[in-house]
Amino acid sequence: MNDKTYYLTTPIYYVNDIPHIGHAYTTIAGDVMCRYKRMKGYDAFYLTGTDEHGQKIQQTADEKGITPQQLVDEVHQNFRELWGVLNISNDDFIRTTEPRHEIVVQAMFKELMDKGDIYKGTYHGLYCVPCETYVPESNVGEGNTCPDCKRPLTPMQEESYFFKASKYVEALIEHYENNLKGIIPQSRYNEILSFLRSGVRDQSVSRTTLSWGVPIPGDEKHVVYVWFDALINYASAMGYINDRVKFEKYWKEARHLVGKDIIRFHCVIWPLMLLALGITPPVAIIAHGWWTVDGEKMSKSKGNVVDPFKMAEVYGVDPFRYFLLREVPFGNDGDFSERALVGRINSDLANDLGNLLNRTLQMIVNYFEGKVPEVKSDPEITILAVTVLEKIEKHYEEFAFDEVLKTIWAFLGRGNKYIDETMPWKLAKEEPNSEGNMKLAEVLKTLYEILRMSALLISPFMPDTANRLWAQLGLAGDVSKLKIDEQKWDSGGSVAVKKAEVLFPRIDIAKWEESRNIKKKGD
RNA sequence: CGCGGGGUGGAGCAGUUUGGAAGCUCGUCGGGCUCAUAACCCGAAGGUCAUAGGUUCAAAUCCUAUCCCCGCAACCA
Repeated sequence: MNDKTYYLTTPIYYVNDIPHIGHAYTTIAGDVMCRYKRMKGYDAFYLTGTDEHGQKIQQTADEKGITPQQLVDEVHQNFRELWGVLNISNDDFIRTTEPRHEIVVQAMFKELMDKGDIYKGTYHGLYCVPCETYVPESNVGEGNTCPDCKRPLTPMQEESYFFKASKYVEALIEHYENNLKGIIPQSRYNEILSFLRSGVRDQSVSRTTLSWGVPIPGDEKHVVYVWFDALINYASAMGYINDRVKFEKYWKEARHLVGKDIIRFHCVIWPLMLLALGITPPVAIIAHGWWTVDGEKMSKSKGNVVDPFKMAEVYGVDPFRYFLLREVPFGNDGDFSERALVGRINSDLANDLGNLLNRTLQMIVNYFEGKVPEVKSDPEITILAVTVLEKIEKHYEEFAFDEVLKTIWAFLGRGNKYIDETMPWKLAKEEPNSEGNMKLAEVLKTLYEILRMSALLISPFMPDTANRLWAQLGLAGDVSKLKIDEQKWDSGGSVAVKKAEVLFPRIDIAKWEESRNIKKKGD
């Protein structure tokens, strides 16, 4: 049995939107982490899904003249398809409209009502009638107007259920004080703690203005507020009600990956709900940054929303996955541009990695008739390999994906430099069985091992590329199924390789620019 | 006085906590090499570290003031 468990979630995505680069980013990041954990011997469970209730869904369905259920049944497929295309290894996909989810929402709601932690009250607020939404105080425009449509706001009140968030704030502060890595990165931790110390209001958790939601047990004119509903997916998907064994197994290792915009829900509201229910809050909430596109904020009106389907199609799934995690430190905002993506493909993937494979295999073919020499590698590089593995593990713990990749690429860089230092083509001209000739075998074995280890290390980021690399190294099987720690350095018997096939073709920048200009004119 | 991030060679960034020879990646230029996808390796040029003042033997780093950019302010990865 495996006692090393790991549980990671993405946010569940609101289906009333087409998938864009942001959704892809979060989901790829989580996928990489879980793939790595599995290769480190963990039983890692990766969850994603869709958030399907709420007013916007109801509106959109009304506009289209279909039921909300018909709408979400259709549009949630966009996300399922994307995760297929992007090679996401999620273990489950939860939808908030599924019965297995709704029963947990209702059970939790009822439990909190019975405890008195949810009570009935009145919600007061400024309402914009045309926009059909309450406007938060801090957002009200001049002269009590709506910040969006600029029309006057109407004071309104309605019956609502409230969650006694305030009651558990002290307990949550204490929880975070005892869990300094409970929110990553540190800056977000500080932000949330200062927010908590300033106090949290009781939260309105029901609505009577719409019907598309989970009905409140015993008071069915109310439906559960969409956030309260959505957050519960992390527990409902793990069988909180109907599979306690599974829930107990994974929940103690729960971690949530989120965008910086939704940290309050995940770092404050959700843990408060859990504390009220007597459940331990997640081990960590990890917040990442936002993407801009060519330096501008991504928005539908600007028409610069990046379509991940298209990026994967044009540039390949693996380069796209690589780029997103390499380009920007996790937690920071980053800028997406196709130019930068092309730059990474050429310099990192084609030159550093692809070309190292080419040079190495060609020399093994030339000097050893394609048979990988069965000797020990250069001790200096062997030692380096150990430190590389250690560094990578540390970076993963901090979700520093860019550092993981930098570490792997520094290792590849060492390989390229090693060739120039040792000059195998000169060694090859020396007498058979001379010292230089012996060294040649060691050099090529060393390069081969660098590539073999790199295949393992890049597999979480580029599963398909890792397999192609592996196959070219004359090895069989799916790299992602292997355990990093079982693949010993210098292990392996006689292996035969052939002349390399190009792993990543270089993109000719001049031609690339030309084709873009043509495309622009055509638009 | 709402909160926060940031302004460092052509581009993108690190370094600022704990002052002490200005660093990385890409690009440019020169050289080397020839195993390789004109790739790889070495070297060079290029910065008054936003501005002004201050503290100090010494400031990108500390203090004060100013200018500029970008977010957030409980819908949104």
